[in-house]
Amino acid sequence: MLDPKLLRSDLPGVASALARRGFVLDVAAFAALEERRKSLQIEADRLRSERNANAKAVGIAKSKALDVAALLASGESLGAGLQSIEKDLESVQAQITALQMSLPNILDASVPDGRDESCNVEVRRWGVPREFAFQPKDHVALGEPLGMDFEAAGRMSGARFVVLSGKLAKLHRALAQLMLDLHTKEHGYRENYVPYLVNAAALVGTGQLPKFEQDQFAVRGDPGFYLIPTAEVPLTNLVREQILAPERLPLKLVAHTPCFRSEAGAAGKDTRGMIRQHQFDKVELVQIVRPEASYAALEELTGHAENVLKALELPFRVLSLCAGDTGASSAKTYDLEVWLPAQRRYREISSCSNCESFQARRLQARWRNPATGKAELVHTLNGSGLAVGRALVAVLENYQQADGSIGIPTALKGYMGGDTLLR
RNA sequence: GGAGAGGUGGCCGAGUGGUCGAAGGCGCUCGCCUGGAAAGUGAGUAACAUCCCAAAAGGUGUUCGAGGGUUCGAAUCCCUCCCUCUCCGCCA
Repeated sequence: MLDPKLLRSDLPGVASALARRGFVLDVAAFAALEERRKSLQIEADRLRSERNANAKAVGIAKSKALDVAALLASGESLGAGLQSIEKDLESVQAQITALQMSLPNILDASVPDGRDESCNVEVRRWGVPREFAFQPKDHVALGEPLGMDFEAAGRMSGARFVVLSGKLAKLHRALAQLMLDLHTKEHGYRENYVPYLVNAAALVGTGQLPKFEQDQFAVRGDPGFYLIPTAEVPLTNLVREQILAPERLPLKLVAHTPCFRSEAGAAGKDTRGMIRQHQFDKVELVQIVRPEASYAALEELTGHAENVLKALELPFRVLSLCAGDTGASSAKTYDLEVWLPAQRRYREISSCSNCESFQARRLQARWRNPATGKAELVHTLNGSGLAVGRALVAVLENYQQADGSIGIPTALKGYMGGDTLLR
């Protein structure tokens, strides 16, 4: 959510800032609503103030045993007038809130212009894609003989699910372990175990609702739940409605969870293999920081995600997402893309975002600023470190041998019980 | 799932229809005291919205788990829901 004060004080500025994303803000409609809200609220406040004074006068009169009939009558008529104004005010305010909740974050000035992913800017590369003396296979061809079973998953669940068995399942677990150990031991994150089912308010807080309802899996029941699309949701919601002491910042949080996504808008996209699944594991990094520290934190957090790929010795590149490709909650995002030899291209494996105060405002997540003594909004950041399923894909494809067996990255050997090769 | 007890400010906790945004305590801030500190002592210390506005100050409103109701007036009475605790049952 954007700062409502900014929306009132500089509506044209907000509109032109959002236009960078291709988002059209109806300035006239919003201004009209805001105008109406203002006059209704002033009137409601005035009536309430009168009513309160009147009610107080009743109490005083009664304590002096005076006649209160006239005061009671005027109180009643004030109440009636107030009721109708309040009804209008409520409806206007609901419209304003709905509009505010539909607005994406304002982009940082350093975000490149552009309409879609073709305009993303590569900021650096690491590693050199390996030259194969044979035709490299994709992870499906490599994985199926080793225990990657899409048919079994299809029978019990349907498309976009997978069963991993034996050494592949172990490799999957090893990847998650490596990531958690790296982030907790080397990068200073605190590990968390969190709920995978959350309420709607939690998703509103991080920005998935109300706009992206169709991307979520909802669970029936009363109250209903949503399956988390990422651990960003529970981790960031840890600071919901909290006022943090300054010495607690930055909060650096990590969790390994499954993630559930309906992939509603991705019909026909990446249908082969493990690239795009309804359920996948991810190790997620979240930082809660002082506002002035958030851009340094974004660089740091992105580096932490990169370190996983470096540890695995997987070639990757870092993109600065352009205006049109940056997620609604984010002010600036770096994507990490890992090299996939079978596709002969880089594919997204991590996305690291600075949401500034966008989520914090929805969550009412604040810290006590010692400089002002006031409770002020924190900045929140999140990044995958990394998507475990896609990391498995990358290891299979990049470490494949001519005979279809898979080498084990040095960093994973300790987690694989001494295995050096999957066959 | 059943029975009971609760949810009040940064924290603990009093408050069952009216001058209550809320006693008291803890914590914190600033002073006094002291060579300095502790102890003692005095004062201050909620958030949000909105109006005015360059800003400060100020005015008004809302908020005592959430939502609704009763009333001239609700932390307090009624209804629904959520959460916590204790006991019982079931269960990984």
